[in-house]
Amino acid sequence: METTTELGTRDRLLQAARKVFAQAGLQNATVREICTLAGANVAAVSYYYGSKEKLYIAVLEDYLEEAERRHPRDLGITELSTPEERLRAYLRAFLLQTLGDGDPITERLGKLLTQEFVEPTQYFGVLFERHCRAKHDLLLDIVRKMLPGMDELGVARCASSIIGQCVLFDFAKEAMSRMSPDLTLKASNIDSITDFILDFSLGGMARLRASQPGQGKA
Amino acid sequence: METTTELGTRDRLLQAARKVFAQAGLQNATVREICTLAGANVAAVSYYYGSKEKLYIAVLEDYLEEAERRHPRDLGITELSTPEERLRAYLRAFLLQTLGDGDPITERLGKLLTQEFVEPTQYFGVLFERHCRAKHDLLLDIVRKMLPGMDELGVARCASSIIGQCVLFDFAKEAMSRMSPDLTLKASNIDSITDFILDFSLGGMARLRASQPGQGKA
DNA sequence: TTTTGTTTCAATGGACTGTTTGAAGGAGTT
DNA sequence: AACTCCTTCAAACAGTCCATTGAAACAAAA
Repeated sequence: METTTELGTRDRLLQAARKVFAQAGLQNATVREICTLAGANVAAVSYYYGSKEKLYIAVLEDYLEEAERRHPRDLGITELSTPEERLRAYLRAFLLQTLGDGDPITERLGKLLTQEFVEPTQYFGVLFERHCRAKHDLLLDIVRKMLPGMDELGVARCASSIIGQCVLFDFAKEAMSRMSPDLTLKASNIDSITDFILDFSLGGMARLRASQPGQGKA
Repeated sequence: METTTELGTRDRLLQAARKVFAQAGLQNATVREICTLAGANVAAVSYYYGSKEKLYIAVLEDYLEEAERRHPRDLGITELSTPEERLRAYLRAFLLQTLGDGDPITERLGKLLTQEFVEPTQYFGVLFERHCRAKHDLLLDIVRKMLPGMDELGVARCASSIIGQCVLFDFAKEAMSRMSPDLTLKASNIDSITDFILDFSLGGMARLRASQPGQGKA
């Protein structure tokens, strides 16, 4: 039994693991450091989570759930919203989720997820199906409505082009800050960047719609 | 003294390191495995390269030089070429360089570079200045010519949106293959994907040009 | 109080790792 | 033959890390 203020060892471990994994990554983080930070014995990780890897997965899942809770991808969207409005909400939520909303730990945790994309572990499949599939289907749905008559490959490619613009801010954060400080995503310019990607993508899709043979709005 | 067919220990190490690093990454690769594959003693890495990390950097540099040699970003471009043609050549070379041209080892080595972007080591700065800066300046130059009068931030953001579409194929290779096999970049569809990204980007830039206030072609 | 089950603990096992060492091999040169 | 330099080698060093173990502490139930 725990009160709301005092966390049990299990939860303290998760919080500590959040910080340590976020800062050091899966490989470099040590069970000892996590346990020290949590004020627990080294054996606690094995006891509560089975292994360091399973604790890592627990951290990722917790992060993904919290991210979607804090920044739902259909924020402010109703059935009356236009596809443009829905796309904008999606982009904004994606950027906030992946790049963080100011909290440095959340930000670094996004990088852990990035690692999982670049170098998938055996748990990637589960993670992907549980937390990414539905979100991406939502984007496909938005794009499909904006490109009536477009074949599915074209829709999927458009969605990829849109997502690609977003993930670059995570992928090449270091490189972008070397190019120009104005380029890097911050809480202060997130709306400006959202609007830019929206504009760029709308232009891209408009061109595809134009070059599509004989498919009107019918 | 070596003949052209028989490689010395130093070169055999580099070749072996290529394979092992490509498959396992910097952390998981072991000096022992590299040396075994190279038919050399464990001490050979220290002897020839100083350390495992320095060997890793040597592998990356070697890969970057080879990539640019095999797929120059201005292939077939003359002073008469239009910005569209130059952008297409750039995109194609970028995709071939980053994603590989069929050779599985080259492909995995691209992933090593990806790692360096996501989780930069202390050598990232050198690597970036030596192999990325000039290439990206080339892209900025192309974009600038396509958007006369556009401010530098706009140009940089366009370049980012273009690059973002490309790197996704590396970044989310696993995820994309789960979504649809047609999405993943292969030697067979590289031209199709190049054209798609080119089209999408031209559309995006056209829209930005249109929404730009009062800047004609003057 | 005794019993029972859960949680915490210090200590350690067992396995890897990158790197060093000092000797041995081998090819030229003096 | 003796010396020198470069290269290779087996062995070990020194360090790190995750996971386990068996006992102790604790709390709730009997």
